[in-house]
Amino acid sequence: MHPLYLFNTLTRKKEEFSPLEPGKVGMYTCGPTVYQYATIGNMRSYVFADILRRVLEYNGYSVKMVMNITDVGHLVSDADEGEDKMLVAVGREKKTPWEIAKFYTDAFMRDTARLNILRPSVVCYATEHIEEMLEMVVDLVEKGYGYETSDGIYFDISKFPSYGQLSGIKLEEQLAGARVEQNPEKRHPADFALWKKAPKEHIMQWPSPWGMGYPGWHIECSAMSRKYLGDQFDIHTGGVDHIPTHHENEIAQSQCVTGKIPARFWMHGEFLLVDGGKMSKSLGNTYTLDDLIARGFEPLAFRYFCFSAHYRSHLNFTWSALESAQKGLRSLRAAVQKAAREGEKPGAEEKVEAFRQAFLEAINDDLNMPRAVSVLWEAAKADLGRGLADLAGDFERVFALDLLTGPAADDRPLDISELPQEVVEILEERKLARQAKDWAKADLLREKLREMGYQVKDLKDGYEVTRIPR
RNA sequence: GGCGAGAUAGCCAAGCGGUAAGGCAGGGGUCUGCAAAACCCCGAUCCCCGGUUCGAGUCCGGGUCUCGCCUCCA
Repeated sequence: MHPLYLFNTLTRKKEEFSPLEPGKVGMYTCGPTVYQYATIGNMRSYVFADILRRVLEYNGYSVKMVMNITDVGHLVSDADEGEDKMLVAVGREKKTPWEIAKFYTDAFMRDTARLNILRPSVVCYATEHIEEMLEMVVDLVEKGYGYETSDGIYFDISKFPSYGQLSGIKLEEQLAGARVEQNPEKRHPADFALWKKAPKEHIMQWPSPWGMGYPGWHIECSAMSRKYLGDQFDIHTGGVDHIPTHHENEIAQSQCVTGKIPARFWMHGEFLLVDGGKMSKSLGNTYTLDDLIARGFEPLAFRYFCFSAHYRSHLNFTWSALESAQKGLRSLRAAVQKAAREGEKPGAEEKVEAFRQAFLEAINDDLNMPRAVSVLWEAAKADLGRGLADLAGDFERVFALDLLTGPAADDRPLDISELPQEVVEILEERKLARQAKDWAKADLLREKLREMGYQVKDLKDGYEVTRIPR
């Protein structure tokens, strides 16, 4: 057996994982804010969370995975100059915030499904948990951690001395280059809103002890993780950008209510870069899964691409890198699917077991997917016969790349009946040309077929045709 | 200004003290009328300078460069 090691942001080192309750794992994943299409950068993050969940399950744990959908919040911008994304969406699409949220939630679910990301055990919506959030806010205020200003209820950071434990940031040092504080009523610049009072025109608002309003941006995760996973659970995941503010605030709120840091392990996925630089919604250099599909790539090629770097490393997205992933995935499938048609290979069992161990060691070493993938590649070249297909089937519980069923490099030859009449005619014409040794004409016709999307392979007598991938 | 990550073959990248995984691209070969596909073979001493060690991409110190976060963002 290989124990499972996971990197914990809280302690900054790899720790051997063991759950609070034997055999069971509770994990919470910070989900999307649904006001526009998710980017492939977002998707990398959810692929990471999915891998974590699958590796836990591969290790025999029963996993309860909870993910939030932020369908409220930040409707009115905090910064005077910042634009209000949800309002922009409302204006742009002539829909209500609820319709916008529904639309992009559906889009998100579709994208994750296309990436073979398993649906979390619980998907919870912020708007359906306003009560739970208010309970926490009230509790915090009663305990003296919150205070009221003219525009909302704020968390008093000075009452929580351990603030910053996750990111290692000292508040005093943060102030120098930080954004100019806009709200003079706050006692400390880093104090954050628990609840905001809503102006009349604000679309989404709910009653509270302080009048109509809406929740702050961090309270939903504290409230919902507590509701579904309890005061303390095993793992909390998110993107690295969540470390300094969102997760610090979440810990502060939760710990002040329950006395416990909500999760024991905090895990964060690094950013996806584009052409060596930052991808961000505000820079506009983002791609969606649909953009990749429009260029002819499979969604799963992106999933495979995500495996090329460790989750705590930057991964640089370029079209040629994706191209390389697409090709690699297809030929890996070709090897696996070919093996599935073969018989048992005497003596392969031992090797198969060794590869299985190497795989387990890789994934249990803080989810080292690049290494896990290379294990399968080595297995693919080890002459295992059917054993390779069995092995791949086992690894698929984590990879989920449709290795046994997805389109492969050596796609099966097409039958005449599957081809358009025009193509058949050209094929026959070319066959005659070849018999007549009219190579120039044969080559010309082959090129013509290629342009139509078909690859001809000449056999001793006759030919086979395959569809050119993409 | 503060915090952090990283620099490994053309590209994407593993490696965590014992003489550099894997993929893509490229080159050579078998096969083919030529191709395609498949299969076989081929490539780096690891940003620079010191140090520790029998031995260092791998640890320590100092540089140089790149990137991220500190502001909604995975």
